[in-house]
Amino acid sequence: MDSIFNYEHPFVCTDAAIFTINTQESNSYRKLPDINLEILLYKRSTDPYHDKWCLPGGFLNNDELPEDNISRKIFEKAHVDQCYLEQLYTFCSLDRDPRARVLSLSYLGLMNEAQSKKFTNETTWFTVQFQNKDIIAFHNNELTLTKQDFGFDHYHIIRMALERLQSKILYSNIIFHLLPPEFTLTQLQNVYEAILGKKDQAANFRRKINDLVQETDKYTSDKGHRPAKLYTKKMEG
Amino acid sequence: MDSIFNYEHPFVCTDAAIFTINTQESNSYRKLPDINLEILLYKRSTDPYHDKWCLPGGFLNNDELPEDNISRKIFEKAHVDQCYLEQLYTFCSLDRDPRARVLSLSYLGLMNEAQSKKFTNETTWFTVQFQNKDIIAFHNNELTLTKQDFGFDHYHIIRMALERLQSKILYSNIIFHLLPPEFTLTQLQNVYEAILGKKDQAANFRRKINDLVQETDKYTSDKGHRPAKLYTKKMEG
DNA sequence: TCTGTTATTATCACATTGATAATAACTAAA
DNA sequence: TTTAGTTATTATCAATGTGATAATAACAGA
Repeated sequence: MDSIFNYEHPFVCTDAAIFTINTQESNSYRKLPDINLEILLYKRSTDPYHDKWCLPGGFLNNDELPEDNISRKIFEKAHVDQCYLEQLYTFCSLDRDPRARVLSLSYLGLMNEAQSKKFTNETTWFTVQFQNKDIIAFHNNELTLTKQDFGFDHYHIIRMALERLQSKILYSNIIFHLLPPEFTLTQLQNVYEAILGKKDQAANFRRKINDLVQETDKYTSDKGHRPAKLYTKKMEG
Repeated sequence: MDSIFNYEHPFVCTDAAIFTINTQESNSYRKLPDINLEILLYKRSTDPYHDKWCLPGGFLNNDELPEDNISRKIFEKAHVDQCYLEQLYTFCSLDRDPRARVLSLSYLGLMNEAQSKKFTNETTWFTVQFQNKDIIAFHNNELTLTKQDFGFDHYHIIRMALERLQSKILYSNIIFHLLPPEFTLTQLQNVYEAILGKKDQAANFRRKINDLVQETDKYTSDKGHRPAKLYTKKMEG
């Protein structure tokens, strides 16, 4: 047996940057809702990084897959069982955890709004966006997080996750994990704009995503304006 | 101290899919050379996977960065110190190494032809390409590798590395790591085509990569045809 | 001067995209 | 019944990018 198996070796943990969408209904009569991108965080209650905000995750067991580890963690904290996960990056710097050498297998997670509403208060959803070149997160106009409020290197993980999400919605199907099974094109565009942080023309947006969606024969039944056709994610192609 | 630090935890190794370009000069007078994409492999001399072909790499020390680990390994095997590395994916399946739970931090590596010629015979460069949907590797018309000839899950790593390389040359600058500091547009196109495995029209190719290169005032001095202008990678933008 | 070779540019038809305008469908109020 | 207000959807034009093909340029040797 190779002697490497007797040496000390790095620990491995998971960290998941899980995003969802939050629809803030407007109070005023007939006004489009605000749609924001949110990320799941919790406040550490032990050292290191006591009272800093962090991504859910945990140490990886010897017989466990990272995706299962993350699913287990977020189920413990929040009783949620439906979350799309894909690997983001493995953070390896020598000093990222003061206790020991710990590699972080980081994942990008996406869940739709119905799932995210099930979460309990062990965790908190923060609206997250780029402001100039920095990430900023806030909750209910009462709590604002900037770089120094995050524990470990989680600020960098969140930053990379958001950049990955922004670039992947331009050429992949992952945006549909943030939407209910049936949605209007305006909803889809609002989610798209919440992720990219900039507006698009409805006419051009519809052309761009036309090949990704499949129309149904159902319509919304809001009042005061033309009903919108409901769409689903297109399966083939 | 958290009790997790007393438990058994996964081992971590690196695996590097390192590519280069090989220019096969044609014997016949005045004929364009064949340019192939090659990958660095070695034949395992111990179990598990004795006599199977594998990617260079090794177990990660507690105080070592993955990039340094890989640089060390390929320097030991081949006295090469210049290689671009970027993280590819972390392979985590439970049974990928029969000896223990071992995660693989896999990297995509690129070096130019001058660097790759320095390698000694502890390792071998194999021409690598897609054939239908599978990866196939061969060396000097005498040795052909298919899926079952690779150790561990390295076939899958190579496959992902080649797919990543193919997609990234369309929107990034990484192709220049495979070229000398100064090159002709025909050379650049040949490398591009060797990676993608399909031909492009010279006129269209030049338009597409025009923003990525910077012309010099030098020319090649081959005989029997019009000299080609030498270009460098454009720095800004 | 002509031929063979590689390098480079020009051009046309077509597709894609940003910007803007026009039209459709609904409710509520006048 | 008509009109205003709201959101949904389609049409159109100009500009830009792309695939395909042809034309031109520069060199060496016969």
